[in-house]
Amino acid sequence: MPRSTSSPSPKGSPVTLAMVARRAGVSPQTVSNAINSPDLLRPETLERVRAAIDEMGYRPSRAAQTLRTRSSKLIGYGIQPVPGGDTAPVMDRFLHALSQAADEAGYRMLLFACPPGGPSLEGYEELLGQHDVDGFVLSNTARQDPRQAWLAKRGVPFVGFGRMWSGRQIGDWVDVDGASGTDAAVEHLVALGHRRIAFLGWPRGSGVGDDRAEGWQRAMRRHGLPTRGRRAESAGDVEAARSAVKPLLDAGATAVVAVSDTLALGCYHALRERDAAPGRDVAVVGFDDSPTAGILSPSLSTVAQPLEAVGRECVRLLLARMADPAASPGRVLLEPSLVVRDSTAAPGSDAPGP
Amino acid sequence: MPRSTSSPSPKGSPVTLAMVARRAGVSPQTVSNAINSPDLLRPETLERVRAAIDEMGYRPSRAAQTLRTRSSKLIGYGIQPVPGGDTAPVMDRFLHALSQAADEAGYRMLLFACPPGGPSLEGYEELLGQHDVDGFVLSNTARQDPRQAWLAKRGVPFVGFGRMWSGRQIGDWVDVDGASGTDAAVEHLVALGHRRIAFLGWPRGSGVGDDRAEGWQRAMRRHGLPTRGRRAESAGDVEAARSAVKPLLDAGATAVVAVSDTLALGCYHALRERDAAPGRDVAVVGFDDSPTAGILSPSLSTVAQPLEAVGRECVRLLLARMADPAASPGRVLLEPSLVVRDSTAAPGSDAPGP
DNA sequence: TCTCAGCATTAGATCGATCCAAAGACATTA
DNA sequence: TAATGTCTTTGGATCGATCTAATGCTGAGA
Repeated sequence: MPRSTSSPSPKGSPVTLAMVARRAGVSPQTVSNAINSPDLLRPETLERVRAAIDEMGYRPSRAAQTLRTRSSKLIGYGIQPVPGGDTAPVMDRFLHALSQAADEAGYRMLLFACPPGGPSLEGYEELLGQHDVDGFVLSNTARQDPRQAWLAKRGVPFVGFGRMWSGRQIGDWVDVDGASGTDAAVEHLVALGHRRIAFLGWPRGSGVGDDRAEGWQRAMRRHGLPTRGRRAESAGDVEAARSAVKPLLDAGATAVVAVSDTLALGCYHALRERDAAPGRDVAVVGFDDSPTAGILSPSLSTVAQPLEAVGRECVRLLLARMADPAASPGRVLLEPSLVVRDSTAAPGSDAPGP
Repeated sequence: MPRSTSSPSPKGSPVTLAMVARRAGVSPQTVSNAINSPDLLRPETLERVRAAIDEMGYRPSRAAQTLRTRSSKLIGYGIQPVPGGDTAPVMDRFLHALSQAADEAGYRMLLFACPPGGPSLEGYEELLGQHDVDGFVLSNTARQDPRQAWLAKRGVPFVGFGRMWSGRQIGDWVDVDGASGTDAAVEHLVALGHRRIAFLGWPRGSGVGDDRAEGWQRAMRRHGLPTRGRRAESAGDVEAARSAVKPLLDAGATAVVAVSDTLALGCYHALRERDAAPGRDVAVVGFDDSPTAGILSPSLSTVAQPLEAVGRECVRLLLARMADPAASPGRVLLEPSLVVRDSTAAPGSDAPGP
């Protein structure tokens, strides 16, 4: 007879380990062993217990396990209030990836709402004390982020999505190599024949922004292309980007690499203002592959972060850290990928044209 | 002396109720009462216990409480894999709102990853059995959604974000009055002088889409405006929308109300194709207030869902249901709000112009 | 003086699983 | 035969809180 997967009683699942034990004619401890150390049981006993387990639809109570083992199999995640449209338009994808990776490892994500304003410690202490959370995933890590040091000090496992940008590195992290992304963007543009490639970035001082600028710069240098006068800075909103990019266009840039899709969109506006079209007259590359990028017209080439992989790696590093608190720090830098769309369709002005 | 908020021992918080009791010179039960039924204690005892509690930084262990009270104070939420950019570009806002509302009520959100493809039951049973989740919030409810009936059958409290669109209503829900949103959009356009107002919707059969279409239709009728030949249908992607809207424009529509921002963007493309500009030549209204809407040029007028309020109401209804499983169903329909931007800036063609 | 409310507090069992140590079964060896 | 060892299985305590029921205490009324 195939193993029955009969559903548990309609009214919740008050099936306890003891009940399974009675049914299988063994002691509770044996049932526990059947689940946690099957190799301790004689094969026939194991089979009998397993049969009882799924005939009764037994599921161990996490609360009881947590109480006894002091491990909740929960991973805390502080969800930030949605910022002004700029950073993290893709956090739900990341969250899904995290959840999935955690589920597959037998863990679950426990959410709590972070207060607005920069990253703070609020909430973390409570989750630790009340829920015995096994670890945390941090996102939107920032300069002067107090969380890593605070968690490290009390020996709580955590992984940051984002490396430390100031001071020494603390703890484990997973990050996306922004420099590599903009570097690839420049490569792509150079291959299309562009030489006057500008960079539209955030004001210096943000780790992420500086990293992405760096990639542009090194690729330019590698190709012997000048960067002077080809870089502008702008705050995170479209309007600021639009005016910030003008000098670059005036200086004859044939391509713009932007530090974010939002800023790339600012380029779109600036171009349209002077009756030029992205992709046809000036190539534009964004960063993040936000939902907007794919539906713009012309669609925006952009650097996509491998969020699913980031989620998986976060969970992997976190589990490793829990297994061995003294292990050397795990740091994973993932490669983003360039998504080529219409905004970089046309060849650069120096390219041989028909 | 002000109540001390000294931090707990740096190494986690192994402070138990019994330790607090010893320190305060009372029995464990009295400490428990101090927290859960303070009115049972003599004021001076209460004060003494409270002092001990926060001197020691005591936090009750959720695991132990869950085990004893069979209530985990957890709310389950199945997070869907990010769909093709169309539905739910705003789910992270909703999640934050949920988390915040839950936190304030002493609950937390427990995430699990839903498998791709329509809503299924996978995951719900496991959370129930293992974690004793107190209830669920469902989102992306769909026609033929099996979850409501399944949960209702086993007496599990839940709230849907989205009413039932087929069959009879089951359980509690919170929803946004889509019809009211499109109705308001039409009102706004009529006030600007528009009379040939078209609707670009999804294929009939989706509850949400039909609801939004209904609002347009009733507002048109109220103003004695014809709707024949002013309605087109399109799948959820921009390309499909672009071609679907053409006949409407050919028929002389001066304004288009779209069922989503994505479809509205399709209008943008179609207009640009014929050298017309949204807002100047043809007014366009979207739905959802996605991040894209605000950064387009011209910025897109759109109907915004009150996601924070939806989150709050979801939690409120859920708590009410837990408190009284037999209470009559709670159903809350919230009003969306029209966000007027540049795409509806110019007066309609029939308006008296300068 | 004794009983009997009424109040504040306490004792002990309990939720469901896992830890530890010890007991039983069985074959092997002195 | 008794002692030794291996391999399974079991008993009882335990995690930290809350439940029920019972206790000690006080003062009012008989």
